[in-house]
Amino acid sequence: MSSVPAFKRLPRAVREQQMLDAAVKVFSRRGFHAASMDEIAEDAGISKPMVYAYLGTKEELFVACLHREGTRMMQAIAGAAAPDLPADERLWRGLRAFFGFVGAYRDGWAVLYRQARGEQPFAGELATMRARLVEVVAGMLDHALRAEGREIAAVDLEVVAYALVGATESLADWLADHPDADPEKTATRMMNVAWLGAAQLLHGVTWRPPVD
Amino acid sequence: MSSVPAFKRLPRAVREQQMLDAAVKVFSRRGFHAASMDEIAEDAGISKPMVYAYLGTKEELFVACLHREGTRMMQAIAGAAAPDLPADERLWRGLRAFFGFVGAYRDGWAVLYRQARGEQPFAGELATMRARLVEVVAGMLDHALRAEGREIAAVDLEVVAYALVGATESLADWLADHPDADPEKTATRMMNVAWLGAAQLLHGVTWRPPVD
DNA sequence: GCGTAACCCTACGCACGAGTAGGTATGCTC
DNA sequence: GAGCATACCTACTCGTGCGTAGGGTTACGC
Repeated sequence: MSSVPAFKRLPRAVREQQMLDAAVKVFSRRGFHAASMDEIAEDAGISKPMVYAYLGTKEELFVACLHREGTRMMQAIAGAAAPDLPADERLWRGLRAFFGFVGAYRDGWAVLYRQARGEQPFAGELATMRARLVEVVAGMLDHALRAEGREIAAVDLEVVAYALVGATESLADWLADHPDADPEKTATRMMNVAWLGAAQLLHGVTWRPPVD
Repeated sequence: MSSVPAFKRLPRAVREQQMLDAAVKVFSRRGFHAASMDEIAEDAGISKPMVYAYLGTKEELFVACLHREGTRMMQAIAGAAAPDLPADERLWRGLRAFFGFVGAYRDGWAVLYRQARGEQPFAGELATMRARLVEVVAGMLDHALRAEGREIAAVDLEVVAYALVGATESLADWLADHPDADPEKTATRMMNVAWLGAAQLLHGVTWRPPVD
């Protein structure tokens, strides 16, 4: 008897994406540990063994989520980073791309990211990604410095870049918690504090985005 | 028969502190979920039911840790915050106190903090503490602004403060991961980026700690 | 049209760890 | 030195949720 099958048979590539979508959703809502594979499977409209067959264990699944979303983000930023622009312009474009991305995926990326910071198995994975970002920012600063014939110690450079990235992550968190906030405006504010610093702000100096 | 008892009987207050010490240690090494009450009990040199009797469930225990360490930190900072100093001086003293504290308690505070960010039950508790910090920083900025007859929107103020706090937290993480790094120097670097901003740094302007 | 590979399911085993029941010893008070 | 509260233990229960065994069905090549 061939009645209409309750669920369609779909090719692996499609199902994998559905599973990842569900996983991101559940992981970010519940947190890694509280999330259950059963719920993820159910949310993806599939049974649990399929998840194991395609994406492996819970840990591997989480890493897969992190990877997909992380890659998406990196690409979004890379598209905006033209290496031959002046430093402030590059910083601005990078920030705008970043906050745009976070704003679009609000409870996807930011929350996933937040999860990963604590859990040991993923802290490393995360650290790698952050390190790449820090490197990019540090490289940008170094480039701008050399252009002025100046130079500072590598550690100092790294720490400054780290602080910048940290502040940005923090505002991404803030953005995720404020659904009505405007990503572009947030990027501008970030630019103000990062580029100008508190002292300038106190003296009424503000940074304004260039009109393209 | 009264042979020497294997373990001494100690008053509650003492045992509670021992338990909290052990809990902080285990929680920060393993993470909230991976940590087991058995291990905490063993590390405290006591049996599990005692932990339940004194500090309650696992969640309550974690909150207690957060609370104790958080209070310690707040006090460390409060001791340095003289409200009648100029803004940069206050910021500097606050930062120095903060990084000094994190440096001293490295794998205590920073890691505990990192844990709490992800897990739902504690994110709230944490958010409250961060909110208090943000409020202080925002208040400081507002105060300095008004002194110059200037004023900006509350949201802008909040976001700037948030970014500052975020950058600071981030460097605290960095400090926790670099055992050889100097807290005082880290505070100086933080001051440079927060107070002066990237633009100034690129132009060779640097901030130096006042000699007391 | 028939084999075979890919897709998909309903169950279950099993370990791990939170929290507890019920009991023993020790010091403190009067 | 009897009574009582407090400190402390061993040894369980029991839920939860990861991961899997084993089997069914649809499409696709040949």
